[in-house]
Amino acid sequence: MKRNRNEANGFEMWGGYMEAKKTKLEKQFTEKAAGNNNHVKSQIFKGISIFVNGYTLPSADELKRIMMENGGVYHHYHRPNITTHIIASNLPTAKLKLLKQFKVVKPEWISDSLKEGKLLNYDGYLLFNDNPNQPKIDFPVRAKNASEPTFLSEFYNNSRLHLISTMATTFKHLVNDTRKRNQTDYPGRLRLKKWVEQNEVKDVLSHDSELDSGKIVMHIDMDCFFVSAGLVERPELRGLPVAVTHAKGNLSKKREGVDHGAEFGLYVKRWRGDDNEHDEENDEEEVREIKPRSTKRDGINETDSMAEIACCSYEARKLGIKNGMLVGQALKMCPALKLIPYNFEQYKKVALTLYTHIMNDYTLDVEAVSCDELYLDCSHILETTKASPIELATFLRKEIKEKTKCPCSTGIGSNCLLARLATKKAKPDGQFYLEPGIIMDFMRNIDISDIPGVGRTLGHKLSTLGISTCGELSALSLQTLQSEFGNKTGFSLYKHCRGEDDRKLNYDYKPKSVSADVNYGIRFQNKEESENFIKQLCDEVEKRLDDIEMNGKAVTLKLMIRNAEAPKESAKFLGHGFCDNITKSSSLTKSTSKSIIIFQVVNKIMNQLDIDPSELRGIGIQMNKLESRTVTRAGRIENFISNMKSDKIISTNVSEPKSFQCSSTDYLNKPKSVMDFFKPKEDLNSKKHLKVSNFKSNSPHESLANIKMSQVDPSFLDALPADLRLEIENELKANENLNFLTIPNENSSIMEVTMTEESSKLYQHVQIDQMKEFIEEWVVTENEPKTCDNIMVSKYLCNLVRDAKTEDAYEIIRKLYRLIKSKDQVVWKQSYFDILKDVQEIMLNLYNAKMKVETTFR
DNA sequence: ATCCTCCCCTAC
DNA sequence: TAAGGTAGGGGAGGAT
Repeated sequence: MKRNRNEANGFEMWGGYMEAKKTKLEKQFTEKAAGNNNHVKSQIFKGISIFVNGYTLPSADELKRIMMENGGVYHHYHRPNITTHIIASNLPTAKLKLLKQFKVVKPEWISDSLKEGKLLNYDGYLLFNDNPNQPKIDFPVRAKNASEPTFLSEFYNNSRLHLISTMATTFKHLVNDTRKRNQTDYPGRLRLKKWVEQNEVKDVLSHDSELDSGKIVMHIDMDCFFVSAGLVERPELRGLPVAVTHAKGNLSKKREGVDHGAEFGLYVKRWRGDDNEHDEENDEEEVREIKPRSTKRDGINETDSMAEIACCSYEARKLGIKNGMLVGQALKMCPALKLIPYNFEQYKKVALTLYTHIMNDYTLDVEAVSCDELYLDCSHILETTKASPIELATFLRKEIKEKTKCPCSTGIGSNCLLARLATKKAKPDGQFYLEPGIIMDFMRNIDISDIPGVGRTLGHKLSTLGISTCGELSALSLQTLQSEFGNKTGFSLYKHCRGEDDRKLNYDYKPKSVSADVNYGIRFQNKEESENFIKQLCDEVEKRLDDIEMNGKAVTLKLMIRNAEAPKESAKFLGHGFCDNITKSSSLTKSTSKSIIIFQVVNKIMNQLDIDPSELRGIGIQMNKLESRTVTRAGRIENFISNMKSDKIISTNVSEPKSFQCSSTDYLNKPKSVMDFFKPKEDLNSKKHLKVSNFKSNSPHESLANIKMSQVDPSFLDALPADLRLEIENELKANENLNFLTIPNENSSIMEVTMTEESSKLYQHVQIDQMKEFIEEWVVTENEPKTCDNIMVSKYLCNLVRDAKTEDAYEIIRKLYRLIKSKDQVVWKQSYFDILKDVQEIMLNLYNAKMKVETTFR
């Protein structure tokens, strides 16, 4: 998975996909990194090859670098006969047993060896060993709650919801990327065609020509996915009531401060609305009937397991077990229920098999819904194979079962809604074609809660209107529905209950927000702990933005805070309990992905809210208003210009230092992005010097700014107040690879920055070819030209002319002309003329002649 | 009218 | 013990 960079997370096997996906820029970066890594410092680890298992300190990434720089080898996978050492600081018992035969060594072995400059004996660093004089197993302290530094990664490694979320986005991206390839061969269609020809007699009736008209959508859904995938390696449990969960049995510790009854009561109270007058008895009735999420706490005592059942088999469902039910409750209902643990790797494997099979062999017209559920437009497949929808379903399901060893169900219909409802009817392990003629009858008896968008609340609201089926719902007028539920919701209810659904299959996935939320294990003692954790969340958000190469222009903070009436401890171990929720958002002046900036904003909100850290139960950080960086890249011209315009990039007299003011948010990204794109090639002399001065205050607190250390004139430290300077020096000591530095500056986001720079050198860094590429991207990706970008291009060209590189200028203008010619908007054409005007002016000045280029768009 | 913020709801 | 994430849609109500 491209979106996960370094962690050992099981997606490493997707290597081919990752490689194919790498953009040019990423390649440049990788090559650069590789180049640096070639710089071998020692041979300490010669002959050693490691595989890093789980979270370690130093990180897997860091260990990799250390190995590469010091003669060792880093394996992304454990290769039993080749990997010499497994590095881990924490292994679950099961895995530990499994790996007992191998050398499992603590990461300190590597860092200490490096420190000593020689390879130390690993005996003292074994995570466990068989020496009876030593403790058998050296268990590290496990991350208990979010105040521990390893909590986040451990949580992510165990959270099913995190997994299904990230997998869903991953597969949306996978579909996106796969669709970009030029595929003409669909071997599955050939197999199907052959099979249909051989089976011809069987299904004559379905070859109905009227069915061929219009779109045919197929919905594929794996049957109780986690269970099926889990049973691949436990075939002996097939046919039994099985549930996937963290709990190993119904054993739970009694904890102080827990009050199931009180907590449950609060949920119920909120659910039915605090201020409404109610008849007690009726309420109880109502609550039970509509089953709010909180009722799952009902009938559970303090020592019952509060773990959730992520997925249960159909046999278990027959006995009343439901997904999301608590283990304690489920075991009471069905003591024979078999509990099996999660197997995240297996889920990934099965899901990937499902997707690649369909996309390689049948069609690229796939909409990914989740790891185990997708829609496909089968019009083309049916057309080219002459198969009936049912034949396609039969054949495809057979193949999927062969490949994944898991059953799936498929529904077919003329739109997504019908296909989905058909799947529901087909389950388990079946198929159903909802033919046009039977839609009316079919819809009448469909439960309203099967309509997409109708969940707990809407379902309840409808039920109070005496409506439980689509038939009953269709009796309501559009107007009634809209006034009752709002315009859009009303309209879609109106359409959906009639089996109508205009939604097109969505193949293009464009993320609109990126977030990282944790509402489990949040227990802080003080502000330092909460801030540390928030920083980690910001890092996580930055990582996710980087992975999709986007920046966000707005930050939203979501908090869960223990409700004043809620028991001190939640019924669920380390759960959030009954909480009040708060969201606050803040817009940025400039889009960013930088953790440190996000933190800045979040921290400001946190300070305003002034919440006791010990009352926090959940934290989420979300980036909105996303912008793709390929678009931002044109914006980088803007940065380039706005940084330089006071310097007159082109003019010969540029060495004189200039001062300018900007708000810290404006400023933050600029040196980075400019330098990134206009990377000086091996040119250390033209280092950009930034000098920070005129701080308004000595006591650093709120506002922060970033300075890229490698570009900072060391003497700038002298200009800082003593305490600030100390802080910076400490931070430098703590991390020698520091690229960014936070410079707090209280009560003003304004700081003065003095820049000394020979701009002509900067200009030299932009190679002609790079500029061409750049311009192409600008014109292709931007909707309309920004003035500043116009100026940038124009100045660049003028500069070329001044440097007597008229040939190059000519070429670029030609290219620009061709690009703009294919654009419809007049503004682009205007842009061309503006740029041309500047160039011709210089031409006239210097050569007393105009350049011969196109001056009209025909 | 239209947009923005703060929710809530839903789905997997 | 337990791992209650994440993205998108949309409504209410206020600002423009």
